[in-house]
Amino acid sequence: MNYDFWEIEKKWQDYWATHKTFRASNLSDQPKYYVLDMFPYPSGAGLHVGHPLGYIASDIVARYKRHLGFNVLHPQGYDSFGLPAEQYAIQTGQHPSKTTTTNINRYRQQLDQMGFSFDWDREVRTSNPDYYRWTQWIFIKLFDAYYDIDEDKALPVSKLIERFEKEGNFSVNAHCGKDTPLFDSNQWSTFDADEKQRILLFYRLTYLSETQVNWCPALGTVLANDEIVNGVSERGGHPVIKKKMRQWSMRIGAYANRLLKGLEDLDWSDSLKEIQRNWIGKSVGASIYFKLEKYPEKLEVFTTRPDTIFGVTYMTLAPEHDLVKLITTNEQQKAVSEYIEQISGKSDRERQADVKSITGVFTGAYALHPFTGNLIPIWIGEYVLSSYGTGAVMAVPAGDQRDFDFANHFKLPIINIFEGIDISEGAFTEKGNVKLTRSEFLNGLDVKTAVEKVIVELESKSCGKGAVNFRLRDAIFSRQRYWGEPIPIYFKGEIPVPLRQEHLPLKLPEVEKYLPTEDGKPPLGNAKEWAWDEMNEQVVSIDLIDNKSVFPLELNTMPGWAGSSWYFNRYMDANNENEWVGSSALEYWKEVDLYMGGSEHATGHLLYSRFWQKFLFDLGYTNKEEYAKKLVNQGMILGNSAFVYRKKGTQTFLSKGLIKGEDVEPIHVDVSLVNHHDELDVAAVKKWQKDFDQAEFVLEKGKYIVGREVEKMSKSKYNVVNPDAICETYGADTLRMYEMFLGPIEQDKPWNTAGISGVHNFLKKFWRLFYQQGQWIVKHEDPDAESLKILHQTIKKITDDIERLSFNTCVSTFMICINELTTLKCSSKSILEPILILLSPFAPHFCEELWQQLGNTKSIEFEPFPIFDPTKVTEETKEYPVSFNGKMRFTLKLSLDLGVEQIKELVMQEQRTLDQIKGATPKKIIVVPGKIINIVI
RNA sequence: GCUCGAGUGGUGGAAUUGGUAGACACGUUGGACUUAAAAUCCAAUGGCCAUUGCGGCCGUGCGGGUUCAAGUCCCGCCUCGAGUACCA
Repeated sequence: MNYDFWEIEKKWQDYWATHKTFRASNLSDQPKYYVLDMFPYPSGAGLHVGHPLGYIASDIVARYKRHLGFNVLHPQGYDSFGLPAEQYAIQTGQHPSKTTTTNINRYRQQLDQMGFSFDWDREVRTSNPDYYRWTQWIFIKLFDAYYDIDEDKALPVSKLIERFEKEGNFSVNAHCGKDTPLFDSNQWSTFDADEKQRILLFYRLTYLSETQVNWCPALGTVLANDEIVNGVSERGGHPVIKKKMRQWSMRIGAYANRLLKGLEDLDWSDSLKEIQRNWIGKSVGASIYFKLEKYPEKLEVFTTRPDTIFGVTYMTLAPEHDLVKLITTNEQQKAVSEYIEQISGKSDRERQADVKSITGVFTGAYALHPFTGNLIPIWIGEYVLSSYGTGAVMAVPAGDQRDFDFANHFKLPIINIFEGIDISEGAFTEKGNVKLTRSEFLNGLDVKTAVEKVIVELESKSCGKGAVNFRLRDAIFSRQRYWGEPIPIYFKGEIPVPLRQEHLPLKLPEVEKYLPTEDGKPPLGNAKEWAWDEMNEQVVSIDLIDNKSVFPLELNTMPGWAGSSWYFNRYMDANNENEWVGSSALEYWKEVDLYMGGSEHATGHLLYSRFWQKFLFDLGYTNKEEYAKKLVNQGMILGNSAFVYRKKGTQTFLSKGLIKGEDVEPIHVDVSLVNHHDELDVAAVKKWQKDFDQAEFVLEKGKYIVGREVEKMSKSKYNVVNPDAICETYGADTLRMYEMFLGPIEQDKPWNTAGISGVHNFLKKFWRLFYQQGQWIVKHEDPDAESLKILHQTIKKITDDIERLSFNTCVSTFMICINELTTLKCSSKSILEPILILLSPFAPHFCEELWQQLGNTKSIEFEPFPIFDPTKVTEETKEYPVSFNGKMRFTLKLSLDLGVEQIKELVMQEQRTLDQIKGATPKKIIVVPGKIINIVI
């Protein structure tokens, strides 16, 4: 019986499925281990070889931990709400749920064929009402909460109301909208119910407000900041413009500080933590309130350099700043409105494209300097962003390059406040080793001292205070889409009212069309049954809306990240119908021990999910403030695209070696039409696409050689390699081991099938240790010392390498082990069995089969992992040269398995030791096997 | 621009705390078995010199430094990749 992987893999996949081998119990005395993959969005294209990379790695860890006696939770599911299914629905009229189900089935089939040890009884789908019911429940919890700055946590809104009734909101220190009115307890009691609700909306963690949003006309929806890359939409690459809309937002900004601090204790990669830190973008400085010359309003700015206050020569407002309208003088009215007109016509991309050109206009108004009382002209400038800080800056040309450029461009004055520094060529932006001048009470101080002093002064004059500012913006939560979670809210006039928990899930209604309505409402505006009957507590027809007992439901849906922000908790108790997660399940599983996934989610999913977890923690629904202790980012597997070269304007294609000096354009061809010597199958190309029908291929040395380039795997680049084909040719175990062998798990790497035969040969070679010339040859004989040594070296290396997730070196270790055992013709059962256990996380089907062939009846999965015995790898006593600080002194006969202390002892006993060494204690003894002992003194 | 990471044979990569650089695999070359092929096995494979022998010298992007010892640590460059981008 040869290594028939096809038969074997099918057999064991069936076995695992029918025996539910990988079902995890919530009631167990064993220690728990939770290994999680980022669940996939089931796209129509299916999985390519890049997707399983992380799944294979996490599966190895899951299986390894089972061998160690852990009760392992290793679940999988689908992030099944999303844009592609919806766009397919728009084109074909097919309900997105149908497309989604089809795709999920295909994904499941592909996942199964790779032999993953998932507990499928815990599968979740974010588009399943049993699941999104709890997503909606969390939304309502957020709606019912506010962030109390004094307690530094979220609290129920009922607590806030109590305080308003007692003391109004003067002393309430909470995150809220910037236009929140102030009132005392008496005023609060005079407000009617609607007014109270309007005020509470300023405080809620999920709130409705009129905000500048990123509107993508092509997708017909709003996008969050992390969904925009280089000024265009992440999906589809469509342009994005700014627009004011009334939208649901999530007050993630309230958690900025905790999200930042929480990173410190996480075992995540430094680069990923750095990305999150940058995204949160904490700046420490001061808020300064400038009085206006002619109005009672104050102009608030944020600055990281309050010490440069005496260098302020003008102010700049963002074109969208609220004060612009008020303060612009009649003379400047025309110029200002023309300027704003011109700016608002630009898309984000255009704005980004020309950051170098300096634009701006004078408002005609003046502010007063808080210390000198001098008049400071107020300008509008495009370089000031409305979305950062207060949307206004105090301009210090001497200390900021942009202010400097702006001042020069518009001939505004520049005051040099740095002693002995030449600023004729540019601003001085360094913070160290400089003293201030022309700065009254700050003269002669360095930056740090001046900052402290000026803040004290500002506070004493109540025209400023020390302040911290974050780049992180509140997250827009509304999407004008069909295929997402409905927001469980109905409207009494302007006032949003949440559904109660017992009315959830609020199921997605049926619609005829998935496009926005003709009057520009989101797709849910097409639904006929989409109104809430308050009396009968049910969804009813929109025709019944009377705004007395039947009210319209919210038409927006939730964004893609809603469902993925808490799914890791749901896996702990996936089938619970009464709670989001049962408390005993939470108590047992606690948090994710290892989370595996791509770093592309650094500023999206991985930030939002931490935010929700912290919120749920605040309200006591979970006792873990961070849900993923350790996170590993698997690298991306890139495609190795193939190109043919067409002579411009012809149907002639030149082989790669012939293109020099020719005017050619490279065209992608399907990588499956090229062999691994880069030779193109010309006949196949002609059949592949009509365009190549009449093409003429110019060969070199009788062959057409393609060009190669490493790119992201994508359908449109014809460089996608499908795992199904690999499984068919080499088997899943080979694929698993090969993907691990390609390189370090965290590294990006191009897919290249060339080396796969090495791994496949390894499995065949291992098989031959058991089976040769038509018979099984494993014997129950005592192992020889040499084989035992190899076994124990292997155990040591594999254990260490799995622990540090170095799977590529594991594969090498197995290869060395089997090569050596083959040389020794080792066929001892007591050697081969432990090796099978070591290997089984990598090649599970293969190992199960041989395990069974050795006469075992139970699955190999829960066999205890072999234990390393150092006595089995003992070196013989040999003659070793001994050197001190690199200089050879004498030779010594000893065994290297002696401890360092014992070697020390022997060395010190030596008579030949030189005077300088006598009595000295060696700092370090370096033993290089077979070569030398070096003693550092 | 700023922040972070990386640079090792023809290729992917190994070297865990500063201690035999290039493990393992691919590829290439030669050989065995075979009528032949496939499959399998063996040998060589960083560069230069010597190759009748031992061997010798150089070598981890570049230039310095610390150390008995540097791919690894320090300083200064170069190149590539990622994140971010008028962040006040």
